[in-house]
Amino acid sequence: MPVPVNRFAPYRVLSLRLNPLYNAGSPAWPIESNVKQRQSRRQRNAPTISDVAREAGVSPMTVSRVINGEDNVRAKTRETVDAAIKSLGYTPNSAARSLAGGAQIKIGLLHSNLNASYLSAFLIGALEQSSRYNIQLVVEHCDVALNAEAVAARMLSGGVEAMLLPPPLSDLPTVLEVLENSDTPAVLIASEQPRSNISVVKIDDYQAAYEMTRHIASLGHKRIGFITGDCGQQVSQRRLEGYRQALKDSGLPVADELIEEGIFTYRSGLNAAEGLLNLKRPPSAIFACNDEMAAATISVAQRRGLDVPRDLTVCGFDDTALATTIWPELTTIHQPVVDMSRAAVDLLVKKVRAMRAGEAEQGQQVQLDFTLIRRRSDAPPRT
Amino acid sequence: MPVPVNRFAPYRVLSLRLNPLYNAGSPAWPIESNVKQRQSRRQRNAPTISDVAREAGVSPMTVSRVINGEDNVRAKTRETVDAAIKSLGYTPNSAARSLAGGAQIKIGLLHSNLNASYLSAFLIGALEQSSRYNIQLVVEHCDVALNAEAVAARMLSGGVEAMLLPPPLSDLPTVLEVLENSDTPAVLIASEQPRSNISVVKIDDYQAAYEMTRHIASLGHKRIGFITGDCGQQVSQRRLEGYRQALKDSGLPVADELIEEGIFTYRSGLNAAEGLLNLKRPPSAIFACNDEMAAATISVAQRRGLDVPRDLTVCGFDDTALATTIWPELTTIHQPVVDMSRAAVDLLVKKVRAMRAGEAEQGQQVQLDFTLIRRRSDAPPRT
DNA sequence: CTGAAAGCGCTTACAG
DNA sequence: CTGAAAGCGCTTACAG
Repeated sequence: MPVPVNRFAPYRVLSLRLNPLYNAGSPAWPIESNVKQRQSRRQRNAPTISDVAREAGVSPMTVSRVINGEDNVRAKTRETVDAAIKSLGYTPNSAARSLAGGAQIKIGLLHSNLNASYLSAFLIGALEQSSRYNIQLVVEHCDVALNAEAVAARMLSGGVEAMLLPPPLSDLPTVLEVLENSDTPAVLIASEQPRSNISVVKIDDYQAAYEMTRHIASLGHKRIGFITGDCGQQVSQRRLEGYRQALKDSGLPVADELIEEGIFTYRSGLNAAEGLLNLKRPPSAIFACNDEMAAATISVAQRRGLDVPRDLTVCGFDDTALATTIWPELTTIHQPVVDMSRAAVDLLVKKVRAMRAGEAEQGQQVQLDFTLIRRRSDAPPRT
Repeated sequence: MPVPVNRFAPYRVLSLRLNPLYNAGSPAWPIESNVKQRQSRRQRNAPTISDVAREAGVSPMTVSRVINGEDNVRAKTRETVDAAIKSLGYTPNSAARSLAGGAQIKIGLLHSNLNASYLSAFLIGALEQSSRYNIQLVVEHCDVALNAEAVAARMLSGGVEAMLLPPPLSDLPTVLEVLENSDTPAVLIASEQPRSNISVVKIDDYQAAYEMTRHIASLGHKRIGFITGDCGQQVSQRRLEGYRQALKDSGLPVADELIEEGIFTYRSGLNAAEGLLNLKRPPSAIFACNDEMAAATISVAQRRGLDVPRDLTVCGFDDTALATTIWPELTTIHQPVVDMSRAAVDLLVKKVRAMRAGEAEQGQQVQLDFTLIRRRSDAPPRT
């Protein structure tokens, strides 16, 4: 407890502010009153490495060696120092160690166009791990089309050593190029292809879309519409493949007219759903590549007097807050976003430490489990 | 970048390790080879406060003042420094700050039942200021009914010195009691009544609801429905009063049947809207106390074949992401959530510093400006 | 309103 | 095996 000074009686204040002076070697009485004594800046009265050194009769350097477990210290000396440490209850000041040793890692988190629920979950996970590892997290926002590379570059020149990129930036070539050119370690969320310095954290999007489609088919639906995600993101492609394969494995034909293109926004979901429901033979179920587009689909259906799920089954993907906000609540794929960002920070820490230790380490791919969550928006087709 | 040195081609190494020396004033060629040049200890090539100072043509001290938001810096000087910070991509080294400045402040942010858009905006503002002031932000979630006090108490015993409470926790008496009993400084968002250690950051909810209602009335609406917020939160009461007064000032009668109770959730909005539209003489406009309930109202209207805004005007409150997600986009009151959380952190920092310096400081109330944002969901009534 | 000096507590780079 | 010096990047306490 550093300075809540005022909460204590005056003698506490004295002990806090004057003792350090005495310790620093000034006499117990004033020498010259015209020599202004600068106030001590000592903030806490925790013992320092110098206190330990004095107690043990060695130099601070030797204490430093002991606490860092270096082996070039005589056993006898080490014992004395250990005893002093123990008797004073000394703990090294980590801020000082980072500063002197250059240890603190600075990680940049750059985001753009990410929906709010996903972002807040993502931030929470990243924050948690950062404080755990004493990492400095630098969070910035950018615009995909406008200034993504510029912001990324500025972060790097500002001392960010590693980058965390949630979608859609994780698939933006211009940003990736900036990272690769500068040999900056990074973790891409929901992307593909780990490279030398670039790792990936994801779920199995193919399998998730596959299982959802199989689930819908198992309810008895024969015509299952699909709203894709932004074709610039790799997950969109993989989810589409999962959908296609599931149809095949269910003995259902793959009809192109049942596939509408979306770009992960509510608005795009509105258009796609209109297209699907305007079909001469509209689908009895629609699987949208995220919850926003599924919500839009429900809205379109309801405007047309269709009941969800009685007249139309609608399923989403992500399990963001929206899934349980709307009515009926969405059957969807749960992505463990908090865990994903925690995992991403973990990877980055390992990677940076390895680099600092001069070890090479390939980029990795971490895949977490998804869950199909069944709520109220699916039902067997109306005969 | 401390040690990855060996991973770079030689010229990279040179630029990494030698530049700092040149910057430090050594000549471009060796002077005396027998005068051994001590190697730089510079660990990263991130810009430091001195780099910024040089760029801006001021002393490091002035830069320090700017980044710490102290007010004794000339506006012009501040601008120059800000520009230098931006152009260099400077981020303060948090280890150095803690070491020099004494103890790091630990602020707790406790949230519960907050919609995702609001939360992410709130987190972003809080994070920004925290990193600016080198504060350790501890974020926790709790359940209002279940464990709010317990979680709050645990945070305090874990070393959190000050608390940030967004709604609805900012109005939860049990939590406030925990804070008051422990003399913990806190900032309540969108609440009332600052107390000795408790400050408040808010907008003028009364005035905002007043202006929105006046706006709707000015379009020609005579029967304006109102969906309240959770009656446990003070903002709900204030918004209702604003609505009532605006009706009076517009020469419109206040009819109780036009006021339906909601609790800020989409589901509650669904019910309230049903109630309003089932009225024998339904309103031609509905003003909901947040965007979620307004979105629900639009959904109900559309299901009944009403066009928004042609047949029904619907307005919201908050201007969260949802407002521009749905169609038609919502006319709503913009709350500057990011600024509010920034302001809240500012207050907390000042308060903690004051306490540490032994100064007493009363709780304050900061009121930020709202904006009425007109989009697509309002229109004159259909005669 | 601004800056020069000292110092936070440790480690690196040297020298013995 | 040990220590004296310099420095990490900031802020505090002063002085103007």
